[in-house]
Amino acid sequence: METSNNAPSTTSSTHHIVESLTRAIVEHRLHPGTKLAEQKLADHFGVSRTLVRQALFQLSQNRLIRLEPARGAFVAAPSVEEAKQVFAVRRMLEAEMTRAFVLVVTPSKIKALREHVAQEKLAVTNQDVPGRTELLGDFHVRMAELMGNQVLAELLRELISRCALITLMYQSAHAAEHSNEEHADIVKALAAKDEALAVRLMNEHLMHVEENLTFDRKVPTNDISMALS
Amino acid sequence: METSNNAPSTTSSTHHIVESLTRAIVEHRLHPGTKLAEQKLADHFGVSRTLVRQALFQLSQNRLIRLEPARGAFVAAPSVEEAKQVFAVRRMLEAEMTRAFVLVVTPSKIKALREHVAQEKLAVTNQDVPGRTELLGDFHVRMAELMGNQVLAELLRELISRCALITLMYQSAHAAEHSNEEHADIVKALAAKDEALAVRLMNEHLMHVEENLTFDRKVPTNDISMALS
DNA sequence: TCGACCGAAAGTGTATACACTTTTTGTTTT
DNA sequence: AAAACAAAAAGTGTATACACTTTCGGTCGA
Repeated sequence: METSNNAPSTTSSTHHIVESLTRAIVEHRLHPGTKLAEQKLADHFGVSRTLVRQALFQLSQNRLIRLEPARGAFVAAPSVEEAKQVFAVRRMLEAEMTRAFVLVVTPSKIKALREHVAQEKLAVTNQDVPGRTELLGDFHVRMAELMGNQVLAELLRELISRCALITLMYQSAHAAEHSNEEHADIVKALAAKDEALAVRLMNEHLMHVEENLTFDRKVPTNDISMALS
Repeated sequence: METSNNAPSTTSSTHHIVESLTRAIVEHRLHPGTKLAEQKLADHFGVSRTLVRQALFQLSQNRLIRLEPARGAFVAAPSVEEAKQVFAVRRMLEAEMTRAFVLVVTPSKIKALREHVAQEKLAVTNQDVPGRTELLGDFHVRMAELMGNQVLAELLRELISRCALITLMYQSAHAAEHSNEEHADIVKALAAKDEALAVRLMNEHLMHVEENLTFDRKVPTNDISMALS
């Protein structure tokens, strides 16, 4: 139940490196700007630079790192402008998704969403920070999956992981609780097939998340091994 | 003025290979299912397998090829289901994009779109098949760019290249002409700031394009060098 | 003391080598 | 003659080697 990437095409060693670095970056154990030297990563994972390079390339496609020619890989530090654009796209996509969801809503789909929201709540009350971050993001992906549109789900997953890097979203327990409540309200509106309300709530929810953006620049972690535990 | 990918991060040799293969695939000179052997491509481009592998990996992320472990790279053959999902996402995204465009429309933006549509018309009447295909797709990307949302523009570009592979879209001169006319109508509605009309026209336009989907399976081209000219 | 220059160290970019897997082909067996 | 097997050919996966670029430290000169 990891971040089920669409194309695990590459061999599993590379996949493992990508997963590991992704978690470290999204969970902010590796701060924006940190240099990721190939040989150091290779030593840490016990493979050659070849596989590390594959992983870094994949991460650069996901916008989690920046590759500078002849200079190396650095944890991405998206600009405020880019962050706003990502959120604008999410609002566009998810407003329409919500509209479409109302048209195909069924009791079993509502049940699935309710269960997801319950899981979120558990993670929030348990102070499970990585868990709640993942679950709160997955709510949106889950909606797409329940509509049966895998392409949409993948696209959202990508956008959301970019969001997680951009922001310290849901960092505070209060914000996480708030998001969880908003998810519950959205599900309620969906169950009532109230399109207008559901769309409005989704829009407001995304705006609230965006408002939580923090653009503090942390000091880079120099010890990669430590960050990767 | 090529398909200005966001991350040319990789050295330009790789970029050139990606460009070349992308054109060949999108223009259907390489048919779905065709095997792309690394050494053959390396010989053709005069580089080592290393750079070819980088390019193939990038193409697989763009969904233009499929990488099968230990078996190699094949030109992708998206399912009918996937094609429909991609178009569903485009409709969601572009409906909202159109709505948002009306709010920020200016005379200079309309002028830019009109000029683009005029270029399309030129390519269509000149029977410039690759040119018209690119221009007709770029209309949508251009709208996103004019709104100042680069993230949206990149996302659309990606989705549209997937569409071009899926379908033989705009293949017939008639269909191309029709698309061009619909673009003109959309611009007219945008200029009049008629949100409802513009959104409706965009939706209908995308449905028409989708209806043009053809799912014929062509026999694979075995001679890669020939396809790449 | 500060800045420019130079050389060594570190790091990235690409090619190549080799192990292992898949595919093909030719032979044998029924 | 068709199916099954075996050896060889072709191809992919990973590691390593080497050239070239960037970075860093120190020395020299102003």
